[in-house]
Amino acid sequence: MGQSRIQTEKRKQILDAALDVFSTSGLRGATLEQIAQASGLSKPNVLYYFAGKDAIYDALLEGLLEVWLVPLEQLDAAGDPVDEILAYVDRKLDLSRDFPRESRLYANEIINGAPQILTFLKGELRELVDEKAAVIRTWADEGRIAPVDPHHLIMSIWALTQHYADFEVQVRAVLGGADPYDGGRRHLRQVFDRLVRPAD
Amino acid sequence: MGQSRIQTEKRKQILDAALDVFSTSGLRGATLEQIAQASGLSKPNVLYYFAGKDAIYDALLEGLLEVWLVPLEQLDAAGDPVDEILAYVDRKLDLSRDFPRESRLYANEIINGAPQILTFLKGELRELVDEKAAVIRTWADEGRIAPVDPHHLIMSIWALTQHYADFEVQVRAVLGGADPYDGGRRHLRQVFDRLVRPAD
DNA sequence: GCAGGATTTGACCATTTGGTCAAAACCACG
DNA sequence: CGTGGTTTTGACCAAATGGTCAAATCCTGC
Repeated sequence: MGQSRIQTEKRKQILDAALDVFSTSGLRGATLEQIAQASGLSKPNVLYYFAGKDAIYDALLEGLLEVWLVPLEQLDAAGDPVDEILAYVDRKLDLSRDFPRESRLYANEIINGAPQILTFLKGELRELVDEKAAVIRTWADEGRIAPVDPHHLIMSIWALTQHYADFEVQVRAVLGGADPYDGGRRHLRQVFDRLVRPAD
Repeated sequence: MGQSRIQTEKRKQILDAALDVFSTSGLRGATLEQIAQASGLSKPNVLYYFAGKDAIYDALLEGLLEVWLVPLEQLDAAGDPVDEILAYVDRKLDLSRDFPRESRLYANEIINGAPQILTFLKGELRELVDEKAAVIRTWADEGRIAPVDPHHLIMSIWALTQHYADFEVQVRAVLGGADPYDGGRRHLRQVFDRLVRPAD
């Protein structure tokens, strides 16, 4: 199973190029030729490293899903509720800022009906969300955060943070020159602070 | 310019079918054959009504953009600030619920870099947003709503409401059986009420 | 009912696309 | 070196795709 240095190198090269292409064109809209060109390899050479277009796409998705759940997993039931939620928002926004292509790849997949990852959504994702939603519900029941629907809260965080990556071109068009993530972070902290901080 | 009844009928038929296909596959991912089949017409017959695949796509986008700005346009500087904002959220969520395919078509276009509507984004859209942002800023300055960044507020409303349409398959996977729009509406009202209602 | 325009279709075409394959080039190692 | 496996490539292929076109069918107004 030992991969030669050149193999790991070229594989990474291809995946990076494919991420560019898939994230803006989707699975069906992307062409092998585009990927080959973007990675600086010939088409047959790309196919020497991957079984086909779908295999590249699958490899990207698989790598992505591994990272995707991490920020939510880190939500700590033992921490301070408001801090934990705001820190989760921050982590998720970091992900949007640092990996916008991955976010758009994921968005594309979901919008197109999630053909490749439906089992992930109904399995791993849902289980993790249910688990963390229970934590949040407990916080709310104990009065440590304001009452809120935990599932919709989590989805709100997804929607708002991922928006800055997925709709980046629109965000920039609307904001003019201002840095989206700068103002965005301030705004999102405000949104969720006001939403969950208990009134007392 | 008078269109025969059969022409308007078939055109609508094609556009409806194309909306299905484009909204889940994007421009490049969709095929004329799919559109033809979905509309119950033959491929050449589809091309009798539209100049080509791109023309169908453009027609859809054009019709969409006409509707897209309406909810924000209705935001009334003379109304009660909190009510106006919450009513805007409601209208936008209605749009997601009633026209999810249109929302996904738009999302697809934006994610893919908005090649067809970049001028719309930087023109009409931005102007309208700036105009309404000014209204909101005034409300905030007068203390009639809590201080908030108006541009990011408006984008938040987009992100959260459109999420229920664009990511519908994920929303349903995470929520299990519960109706997304039912709980979603309650949640979004809460989010924006707490965000903008002045403390006083 | 029928002439003439509107509509529909089957056959066809050029290009693009995912993929194959055998040969060539390359590279590590004895 | 040189040899055996690895990597790369040009030529090629079958299927899919966007689109054309002339002929056939349909529909409407007289």
